[in-house]
Amino acid sequence: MEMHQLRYFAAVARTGNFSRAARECRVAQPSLSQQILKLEDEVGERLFERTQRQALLTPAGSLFLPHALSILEAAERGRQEIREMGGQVRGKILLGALPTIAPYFLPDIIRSFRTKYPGVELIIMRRPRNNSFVV
Amino acid sequence: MEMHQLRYFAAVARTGNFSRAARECRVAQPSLSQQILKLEDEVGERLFERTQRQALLTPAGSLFLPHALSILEAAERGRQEIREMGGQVRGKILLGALPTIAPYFLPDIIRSFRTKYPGVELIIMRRPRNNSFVV
DNA sequence: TAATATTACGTATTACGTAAAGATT
DNA sequence: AATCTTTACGTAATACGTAATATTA
Repeated sequence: MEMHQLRYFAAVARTGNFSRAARECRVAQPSLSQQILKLEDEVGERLFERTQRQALLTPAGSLFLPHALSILEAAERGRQEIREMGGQVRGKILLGALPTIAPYFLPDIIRSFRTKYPGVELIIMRRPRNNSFVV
Repeated sequence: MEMHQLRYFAAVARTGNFSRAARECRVAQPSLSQQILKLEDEVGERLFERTQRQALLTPAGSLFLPHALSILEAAERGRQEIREMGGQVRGKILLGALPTIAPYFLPDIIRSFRTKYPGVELIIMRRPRNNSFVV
């Protein structure tokens, strides 16, 4: 049971159609079909009733769907929470740097750091224990 | 974010040690390490603080852990429910078969079917609309 | 030195896409 | 004929294990 298999499964359940699901998942339709078959093989039951018109959830499929959705949701929320946490890191960092070479590599580093941790106050020092200034 | 990465992540979180986690997951330790690094790369944050003694969850890791666990649990429960459902399919099936050839291929089919669906009553007919008997 | 995690790299697995074949309306 | 799914098969991506390289107690 792999993540992408669950994505494909959910898409087929939602659209009721392998081809449409494949388009939504941006994958070739036979590839999606293979992965659905593989998932069905692993759980030991057919998940869809394939008719010409549409792919309908079997009883096993209906039973499995909420679990698949909760997995996909948990994954998304996990990602989201960590992403949001980026902005919640707070504090101060005192950073010593040699004025002669700092301009060559510090700007890029500082820019990416401040994007990732806007809550952190960066303090760059020309030399230790003296003349600090906030960037 | 792949299923096995979440398994590895949960194992490291539980054992506090990459090597022990790798043994539990029956995978080489460098392979597990790679997958953890890959997961960290995807979510954009370190999930563990690596010290010599142990691997401790970072704030991001602590935030992510419950989601990972809920994913693994949902996967297990999905599998389990489908497995249990096998015994819940009920009904009757009327099956026509030619007595001359049925003995050669029916027994295996019937045996596996009854194992999978013990709640289904199989009725085999010697010839249509007459002399049915329950196997 | 011992115990740990990471990097390097070759191998084996596997998900993919294209093409062809079935199946059904 | 048209629409949809599965099968076949070669290719590309990737997870794996072994070995080597840090890193720190």
